Amino acid sequence: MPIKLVTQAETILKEQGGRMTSQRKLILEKIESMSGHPTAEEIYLNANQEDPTLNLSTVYRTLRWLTDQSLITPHRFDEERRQERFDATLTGTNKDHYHFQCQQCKNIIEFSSDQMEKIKSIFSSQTGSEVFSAELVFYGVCANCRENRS
Amino acid sequence: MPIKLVTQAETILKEQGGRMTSQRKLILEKIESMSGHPTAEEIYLNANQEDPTLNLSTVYRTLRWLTDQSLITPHRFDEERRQERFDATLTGTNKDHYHFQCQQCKNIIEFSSDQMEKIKSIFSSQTGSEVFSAELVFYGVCANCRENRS
DNA sequence: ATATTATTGCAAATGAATTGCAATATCAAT
DNA sequence: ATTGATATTGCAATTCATTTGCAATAATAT
Ligand SMILES: [Mn+2]
Ligand SMILES: [Mn+2]
Ligand SMILES: [Zn+2]
Ligand SMILES: [Zn+2]
Repeated sequence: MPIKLVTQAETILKEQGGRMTSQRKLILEKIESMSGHPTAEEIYLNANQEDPTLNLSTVYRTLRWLTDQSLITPHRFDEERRQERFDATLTGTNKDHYHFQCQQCKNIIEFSSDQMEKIKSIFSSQTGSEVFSAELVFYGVCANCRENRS
Repeated sequence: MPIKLVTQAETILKEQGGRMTSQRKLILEKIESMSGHPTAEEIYLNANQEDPTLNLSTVYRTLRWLTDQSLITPHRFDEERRQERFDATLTGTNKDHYHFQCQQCKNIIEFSSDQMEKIKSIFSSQTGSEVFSAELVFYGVCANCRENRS
């Protein structure tokens, strides 16, 4: 059971002299409960049902703050490369994972890989750079779409 | 010596009943000659010096077309994740490569990796999906910036 | 309770990329 | 070479996601 987002946020807010508001709490809960990789709009639509006065820019501001605090990770997947999608699951087992997107059904599959460490260390020793994070996205056709296709 | 972009483009255009224009030719030459991963704006600025009547939207249209034809690849790197940057080097030796971006100087280092194939095949056999392309970006600090830092 | 000020809602702004349209240029057919 | 059909351009306007300025509001320390 990973630490809840609200708790992590509260800790950071205290350090920064920030304030926990009802809007933030709501948004954080939604991010945690929503599966997949929702967009700002999707989070807004969902949270707005509970608090109809909640504004879209508050959602954007909160997402930006969470990103800056490394509590969530933004992604841009292929076709919808205009909108950012957010990864809420950055604690515990779901840390450090990569993505596959099916070009047909747009579904995303998450996976992890031990080999990644090796690629990193080879690159590091070859160039003398230090690698902090890695983003890997595969594009292709998922098992489902391979079957149901002409 | 890889096949020139203009040549590849002409072949495809012929198939499609498209036309090779002076603007396209100019843009293609620029993409090929420019190092790094230029933005649409940068390509425009460069090409516009040679043909002052060239319009930015023509550059955008050409880049979109080239992307659709898989003659170039769009990337979005970290901080400037708003603008697309384009990889002209998709033929010959520069095919299938990955990127590292230094978070300090924003420089990009290209690299390739044999391990990647393994990650792909493991993922494929585990999920039954077929992987067509892979995008990997490392973020960190380059050798230069590691030295010159406090 | 009160004062301080971080945060919100709202509306307007931004900025990259796309699009409609009339004018123009390409290219195949003559 | 001339012609005609139409693909492509320049231009201006538009879209769409995201950001921002500001006055009103609400959270926290005292
Ligand atoms: Mn994920
Ligand atoms: Mn590259
Ligand atoms: Zn699929
Ligand atoms: Zn650097």
